[in-house]
Amino acid sequence: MNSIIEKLPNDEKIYDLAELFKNFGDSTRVKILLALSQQSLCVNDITELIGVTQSAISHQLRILKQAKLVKASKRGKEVFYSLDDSHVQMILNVGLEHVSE
Amino acid sequence: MNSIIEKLPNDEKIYDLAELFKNFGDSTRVKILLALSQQSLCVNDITELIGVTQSAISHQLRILKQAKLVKASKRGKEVFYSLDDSHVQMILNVGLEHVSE
DNA sequence: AGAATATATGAGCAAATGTTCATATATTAG
DNA sequence: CTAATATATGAACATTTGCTCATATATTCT
Repeated sequence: MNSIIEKLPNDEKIYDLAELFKNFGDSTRVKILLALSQQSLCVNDITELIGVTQSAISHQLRILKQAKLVKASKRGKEVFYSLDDSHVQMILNVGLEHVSE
Repeated sequence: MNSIIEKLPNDEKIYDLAELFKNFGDSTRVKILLALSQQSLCVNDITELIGVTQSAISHQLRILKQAKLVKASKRGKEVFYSLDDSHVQMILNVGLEHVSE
């Protein structure tokens, strides 16, 4: 029993881990990430692709950006978003494997 | 743009994917899963390990069981839980890699 | 059978979440 | 400078979530 505790990551890391997965725990955000895993897109493209308000997309993009899962770069009036980390793709893939059964 | 839509998983799969990750998006559940990734444990063990009510643990275990992430087996009055799927471990590992930076 | 132990479940509640609406802030075009 | 376009942000709201408390349901022991 105590040996289990010793092998567990510390509380902060566990909290971070949960926070990380929380980002993948919403359809809208997953859809955004899956789309960006194909190519970078501006907010408007994403909005049309997903079918909720542009406002909703911006809110979700902010969350994903704060989590360092996506990054933004401005070109003129448009802001292009892309995945910020190779782990994102890996996490999506492992998850997709699981649900494809 | 349309080529992106074609390559996206269908809505049901995306929904399932988000539902899957939702299970990993809570500290209590992640802690349970990390503990079970070391060895199977009965409810009481898990309760002591984690430090919330036994009731809370049971509630979370039910969620994890419904999601087929853990399975239960009864021995006497105790119920032992263990991971139900090798993907669980993989998902935890990829996540841990990400937060360990 | 009755007490003790282990687990599950339902109700109630506070906190967190995701969305829309309205509006603010760039940036470019005329 | 003004209008138009693209994105961001804040407030408000309904829904979902995770917890505790109280209690129900096994199972074992005497």
